[in-house]
Amino acid sequence: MDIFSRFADFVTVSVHQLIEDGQVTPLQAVNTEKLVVELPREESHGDLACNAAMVLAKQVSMAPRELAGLLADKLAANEDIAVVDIAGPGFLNITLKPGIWPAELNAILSAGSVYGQSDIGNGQAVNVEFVSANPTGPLHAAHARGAIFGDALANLLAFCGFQVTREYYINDAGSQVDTLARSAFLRYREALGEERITIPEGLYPGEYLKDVGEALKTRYQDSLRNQPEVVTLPIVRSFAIDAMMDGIKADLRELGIEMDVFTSERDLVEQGHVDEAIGSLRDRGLVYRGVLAAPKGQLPDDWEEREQLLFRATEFGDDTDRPLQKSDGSWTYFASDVAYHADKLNRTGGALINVWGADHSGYVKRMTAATQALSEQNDMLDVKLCQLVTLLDKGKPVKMSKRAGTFVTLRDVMETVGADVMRFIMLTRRNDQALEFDYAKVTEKSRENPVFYVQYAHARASSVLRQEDIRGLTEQGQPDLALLSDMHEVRLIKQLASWPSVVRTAALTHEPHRVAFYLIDLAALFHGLWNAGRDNPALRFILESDAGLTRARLNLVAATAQVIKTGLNLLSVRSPEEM
RNA sequence: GGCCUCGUAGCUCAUCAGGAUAGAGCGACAGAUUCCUAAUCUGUAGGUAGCAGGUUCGAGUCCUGCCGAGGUCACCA
Repeated sequence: MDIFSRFADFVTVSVHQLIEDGQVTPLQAVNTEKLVVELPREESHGDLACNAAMVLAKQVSMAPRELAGLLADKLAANEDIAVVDIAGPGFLNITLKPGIWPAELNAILSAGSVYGQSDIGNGQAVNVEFVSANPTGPLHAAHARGAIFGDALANLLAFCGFQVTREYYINDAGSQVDTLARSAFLRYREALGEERITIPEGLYPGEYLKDVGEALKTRYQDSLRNQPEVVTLPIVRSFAIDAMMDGIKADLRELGIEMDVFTSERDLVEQGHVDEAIGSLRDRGLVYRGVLAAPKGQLPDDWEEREQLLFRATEFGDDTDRPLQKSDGSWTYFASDVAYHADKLNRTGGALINVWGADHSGYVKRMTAATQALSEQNDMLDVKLCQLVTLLDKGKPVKMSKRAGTFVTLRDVMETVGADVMRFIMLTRRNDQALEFDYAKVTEKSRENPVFYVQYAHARASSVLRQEDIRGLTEQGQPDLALLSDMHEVRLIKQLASWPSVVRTAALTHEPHRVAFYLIDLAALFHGLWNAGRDNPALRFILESDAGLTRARLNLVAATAQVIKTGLNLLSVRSPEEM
């Protein structure tokens, strides 16, 4: 258990003692859920700060500072605590006895690569659906953010004891894959030697389909050429989708992403799951035929009033009810998505997380509504939206045009900057903030490039540990960690001790960027300590004249390297030992 | 026009699912760098968190309204 949880538990026990002693009388059983022990923002506030008195004051009808006084007396009895101050509105500021922080290094080092792991997930299933790009072309740069976000989040949840499924939904049922098939068919004719093939407006002009055309030729020779479209379309479509998915999977693998499950929309439709899911909503009176009001403001050119099959999304907080069928009677994308979410709920029995691009933000309410209707619970779905990524090179936008089929592919970017840079940089911003990705900046080897900065801290730490091997300065046995009393050293230890709570918060809030920012801060403290050794040689890690202190410091260096490595692993970024 | 997301230092961004005097980097300014672990380092200045209300012991964080930016808006996916 980490130091913060340990003291939080101690405070909780103390609260209950006060109750037993009759010094405090709660109105009902006290709720300590919001009680936290954390590092105070200001170092002058001590080592640990606890909000217990403020959180509980109302529950026991006391003034926060009065309750704080009682608690402070109880806490003072703890053998690790030197002083407890009451500050501000009722904070308990705890100063620990010397040596308590350094002793944490033992716990960190003995936990090794599982330091920070927890069982807060308690084996609960969580399904993380991400990427889910249409199988109509290779992944482009914009897909990278969601892919990396989703994968890092899945790593985090698994690290916290959740049973995680990584899932990709293949939209292989709509008209876009028919367009893909028609485009691929033209490339097939081209491969068969037909000249003057032009790709008409509305079809996909991308060069990448030439390979599919060639492959179709190899597989079918010219046997498809003169068949009617009703015959060729399903064959070419399925062939092209498979080819696209092979490429997408290969790209994901390059990024270090391995999905557990691929679910096909077409399968859901063909196996009748859409009818089933809509039927189950109908049974609950949530489906009806009706006419939607025209949207306010600018009307679409071809708007006409029409009776449709609708889902009562408004009963679950959506702004309007949502259509389930197109005018030709086939299901809308939304309808199959309802079926898909029903399928995920049944299959996994746990919570769902969807990672979407910001252009789908208008879709969140209806999907949340549908999930509520299906699960009869209101917190089964969390949709995480990833904002746009702007690709730049030395500050100038990298041009892309999907129309012309010359968009920047994920593979292009990865070949330019490498998977590590790609993964880390995509997490250096909250998911709901737009991100600028500048080729020049992210490959720079300097303080300003966070990937480099963090990896370099690991490499530096590794090089110190290598020195130790070479020089054999230390002998076996437990070093006296209490020797680590310099301000820089203690700050670094506190940061290391905070790792478990960072992991926990990142997992529970579904915010993997917290790990990246934590690592940047950790690296900064480590580099800071390194630099302090310049001004003051007594602060260097390896001191020829003091084997005892050297051993203690090497423990600190080892713990730092280990936490950086664990953190980078969660982000699937390598931790180089030399750079 | 409706809905969604965002608005924090000159710039780029954090702020641990409400906590104390809102933090970093860049840039600016001032210094250091014969030795040393230098793909540099130390320090200083810089803020009414878009605006106005509300809830709370306490609000950048939650709620309402307005302003601004982006996204999106039946029969695409």
